[in-house]
Amino acid sequence: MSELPTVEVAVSPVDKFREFLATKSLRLTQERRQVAEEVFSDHEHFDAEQLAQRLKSVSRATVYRTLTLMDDGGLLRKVARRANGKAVYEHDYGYPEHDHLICNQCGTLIEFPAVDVTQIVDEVAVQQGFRVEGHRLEVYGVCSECLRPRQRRHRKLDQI
Amino acid sequence: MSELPTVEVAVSPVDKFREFLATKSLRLTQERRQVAEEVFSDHEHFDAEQLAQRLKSVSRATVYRTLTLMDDGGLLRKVARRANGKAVYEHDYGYPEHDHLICNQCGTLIEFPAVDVTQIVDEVAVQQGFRVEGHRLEVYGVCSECLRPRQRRHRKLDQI
DNA sequence: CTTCGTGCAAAACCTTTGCATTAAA
DNA sequence: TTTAATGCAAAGGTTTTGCACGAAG
Repeated sequence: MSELPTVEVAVSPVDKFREFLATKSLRLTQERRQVAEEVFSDHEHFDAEQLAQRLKSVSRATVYRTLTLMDDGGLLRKVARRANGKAVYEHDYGYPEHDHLICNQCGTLIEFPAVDVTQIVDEVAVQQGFRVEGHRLEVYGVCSECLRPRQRRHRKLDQI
Repeated sequence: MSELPTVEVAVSPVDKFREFLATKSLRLTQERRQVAEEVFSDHEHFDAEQLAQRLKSVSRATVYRTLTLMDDGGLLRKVARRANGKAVYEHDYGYPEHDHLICNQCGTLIEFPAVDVTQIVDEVAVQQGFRVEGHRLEVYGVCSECLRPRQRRHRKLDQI
């Protein structure tokens, strides 16, 4: 899927999105642009709900539809599903492949490079005659912050 | 979590379930026993719907409630979520740790030992000061069966 | 008897969709 | 002007829950 942790970003995410839409004869509307800009305004993980709340001028339906488009276009990818069932997204453009440690206590996601995992995956796939298109590794446990005894700890309950 | 691909099963799954229930002052009812026996009658992956259909004498609500209990008790674990949103379960008792290749075309799950992955995960965790409780690695792609051109192929559409 | 469990039906929940209206190109 | 997109509200589909009844210890 990728080989080096370095990725060159030629065009902005919005431009990339426009290009993708063009290939499908779709339009970069006001709404789609707003969603794309909001999504790429930081590097945090998010779900549709959170995004919809930050984008009060775009309907929830359009937020969902646009997320799907950005996923198809390789700008985003679904990372996981929160305990409450919400799908979590993250950037997949101009960003190296990685996986996640997920804290069961505070819900924080910690990223780490996926190179070693990718290698193992490729070996297994060869043995099985399986063509790999991608993988997702989620490690569950408790983060260092929450392990620190009897001190202030995270409390992003429903947050992941 | 485990270290060797061999796991000794002292008591039957149903007994293990009873023990777990006892620790919580819960009862091994007719219905719970039926669910547990059906679940461990083979080694296939399944979802609540499939199980409920095989257990016509147990209500859907009880099936869901029992699956949750068996998950808590370490007899089952949620493996993944199908494209249609259904949660997939598999045995987690008397069965070595493994991960899955998931075919995007026919939905088949192929298992492979998790030892190498576990090692990488442990290394990363140490670096991050993260206490690992478990992991889930899902590899997406196309299985050898579906890759074989122009021959009969799987067609378990909604099946995983 | 007292507590727990089951079934039913309704509710919750996230996400998707039909349809009429509005906006791109 | 033609085709695509939005918004609203309703539908979909899985899982959860309230409640009254039944069962287990």
